[in-house]
Amino acid sequence: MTHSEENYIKAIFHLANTGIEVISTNALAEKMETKPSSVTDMMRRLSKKGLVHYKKYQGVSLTTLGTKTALSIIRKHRLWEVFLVEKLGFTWDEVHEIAEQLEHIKSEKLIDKLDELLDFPKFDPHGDPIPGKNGEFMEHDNQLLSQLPIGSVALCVGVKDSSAVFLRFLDKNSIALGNKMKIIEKEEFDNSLRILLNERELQISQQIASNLYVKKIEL
Amino acid sequence: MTHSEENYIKAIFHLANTGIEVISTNALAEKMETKPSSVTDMMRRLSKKGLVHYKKYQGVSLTTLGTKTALSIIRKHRLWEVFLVEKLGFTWDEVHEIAEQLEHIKSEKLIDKLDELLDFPKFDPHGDPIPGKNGEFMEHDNQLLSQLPIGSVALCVGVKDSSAVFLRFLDKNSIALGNKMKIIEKEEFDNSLRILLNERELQISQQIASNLYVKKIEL
DNA sequence: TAAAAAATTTAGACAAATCTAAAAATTTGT
DNA sequence: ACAAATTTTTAGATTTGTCTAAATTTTTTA
Ligand SMILES: [Mn+2]
Ligand SMILES: [Mn+2]
Ligand SMILES: [Mn+2]
Ligand SMILES: [Mn+2]
Repeated sequence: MTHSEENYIKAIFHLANTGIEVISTNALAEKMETKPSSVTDMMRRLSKKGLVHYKKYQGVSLTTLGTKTALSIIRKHRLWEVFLVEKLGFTWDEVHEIAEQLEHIKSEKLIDKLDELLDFPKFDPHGDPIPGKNGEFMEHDNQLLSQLPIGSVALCVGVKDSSAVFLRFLDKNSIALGNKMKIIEKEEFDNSLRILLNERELQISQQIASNLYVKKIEL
Repeated sequence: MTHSEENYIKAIFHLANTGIEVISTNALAEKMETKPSSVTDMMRRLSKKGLVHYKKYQGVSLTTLGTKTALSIIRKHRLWEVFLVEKLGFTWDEVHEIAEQLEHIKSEKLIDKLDELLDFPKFDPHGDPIPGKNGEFMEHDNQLLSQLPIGSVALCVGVKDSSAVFLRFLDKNSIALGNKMKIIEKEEFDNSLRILLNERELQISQQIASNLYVKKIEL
């Protein structure tokens, strides 16, 4: 498999996990930042290799083999991200781009040894679950901060948007994974939240709240 | 730069360091396991990018920029090899192929952090020197075991051939870098050597002796 | 339900990296 | 010195991955 093919497979997997079952040529083109005609070409290639189901004008979806492949690439991506943060001291907003390259390194043994070195982590630095060696994938059933009712207490467990801009915004406001937060008030006008975090009150926009995954703590 | 361009640059560097100044199209084709016509094409591309001096029928050599580029790739290759052995527990015969992939990862910061994690090693697992961050390259002036006179005592410091077959042969015979060896006898018939290594006498063929770098110990 | 709009595919082109076969230049040997 | 051998380049083709522009199919809408 080429890097390009792997990137398409990964993109299809991610789109499929946003709810959509059948992915349109245009949606995939947008995700891949390329042209629909290029997508059509690539879908034919991937289809011939048995990685996707594709019939023209009907959209595309991953085959069992395609899903297995996607999970293996995502596993590598996320393990490398953990390595970069835990062993090399990178910050969580720096690792994605480098992992985009490292995820294409081909060596089963390498990734197993890396997993071991990192002590078999279950989540990457952004709170995303790391697929297992045999393709086990734990979809996290987390809620978004924006979905919690007033008075809730919750642990921050992940980010939905893991762009560097958003991550640096969180750093600036001392919001990190593992933090406990309590929702004090919801502003009707703009759906912003007033939360208590680290003994400190914080005003958070709807935009932010709907990009933070939390796990509710029952009191 | 593409992976392919980087691999050509590295190959030219390695050929240049076997003594030859001007590298022929055929020599490079053989090293790259490709056809001379492909080499001609690539030399034109690299020449246009200012990485090599190339005039047709005149052979090729690296420019200053080309040399700098080669050293940077070799630095990455060798640091990754150290990582694989020291941190992931790979054996020295397994690391070259994986490093061939990892050497193409683009991130200055990554390689600096890796260097730090490894405690700034000066040699890779095969005894080859690791170029510095600013292109400092220490050519090792080691002798080959086959060149030493009888009675010499020397430290084994590197391998000339670092193919997996040769490395596994050394493992099988418990010959490792850092070992002290004394030359007891030289067989006139086939130039094989009888050496003392780890309290053990060992018969070594000329083939083997001429692929082991040693550093003489003055008594 | 037919025209308009949107989505998708096809056709044709291009750059990178490779190949084979043929032509041209250089080197070697007598 | 010149023919033969060798090396190197050129010409033309192929694959991958991309693009633009045009054609086709599907969906929407009036
Ligand atoms: Mn990532
Ligand atoms: Mn990628
Ligand atoms: Mn190597
Ligand atoms: Mn390489």
